[in-house]
Amino acid sequence: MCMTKYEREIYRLITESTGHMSAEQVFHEVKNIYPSVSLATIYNNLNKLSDAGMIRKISVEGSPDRYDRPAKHDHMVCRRCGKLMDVQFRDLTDVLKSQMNEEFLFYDLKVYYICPKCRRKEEDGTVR
Amino acid sequence: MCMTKYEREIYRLITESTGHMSAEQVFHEVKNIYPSVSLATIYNNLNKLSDAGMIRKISVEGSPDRYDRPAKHDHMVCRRCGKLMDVQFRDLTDVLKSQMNEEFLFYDLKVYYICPKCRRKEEDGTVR
DNA sequence: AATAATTTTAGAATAATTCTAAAAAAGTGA
DNA sequence: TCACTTTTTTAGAATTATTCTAAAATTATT
Repeated sequence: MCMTKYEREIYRLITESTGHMSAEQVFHEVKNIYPSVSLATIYNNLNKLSDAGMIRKISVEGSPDRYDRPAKHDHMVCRRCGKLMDVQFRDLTDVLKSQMNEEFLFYDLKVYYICPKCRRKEEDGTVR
Repeated sequence: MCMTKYEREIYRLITESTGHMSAEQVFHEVKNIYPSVSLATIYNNLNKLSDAGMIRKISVEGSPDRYDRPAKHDHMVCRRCGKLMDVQFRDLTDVLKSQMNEEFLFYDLKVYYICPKCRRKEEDGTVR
């Protein structure tokens, strides 16, 4: 067998969902289908998939790691709530290559902002 | 008093050193000067300084947060050992602004590569 | 000096993740 | 199919990084 049922299910969840799920969220989803699954299995498989380059691990300070489809894209991160949003900026590979002599594997671009929801809250005055 | 002795010392360490120190490393350095300092104080002050924008917190998956001078610059990250290196690519602020309608606060660009040390190890054949 | 506010401390608590060793499941070959 | 090897899963302990807590110490204010 090529992929175990857990690998398959986790891969499907990460790539078909709107993405950005934490290990804990994946755990709850998988539990709906295979109630006996353990959290260690989720971590095992998330690591295996991300080592194999089939999914992508995203870490943002202050929140648990999240997992995303592997296709190249960038992220907007809300400075307040940590919410991630996919965004596709112009590809920088060539620009970066021309500015360095070393080879590189890939790059990770995060643009920090205040998401509409948090901005509204701040404008309400109550929260800061 | 404007800054406590710990704030002052920690700020100095982060901004004058070659940077990229973890809380634990800062702790050991500060301990040399003020042997009674506790780790909680280090975290308190690192957070205070980074909330105030006086230092910058960098998080890379798989390693503890590190702290850096606040001046705008980018990072190369070794995919194997996690070592950080400062690098100054062309500023992207305008390029990014022109590609989105929202305002943003700042961006974070990390370029992943294999550092010379780790590359050498891999070429030796022994380690993979 | 008396009081109030801030900072520091030690250690407990929490959160995220990895490790461990045993059990279960899957794959292999005679 | 049976015996055996390999891989995967499991539960729970262990680890790591960080925050929280409440008391003690220090600093500032009246």
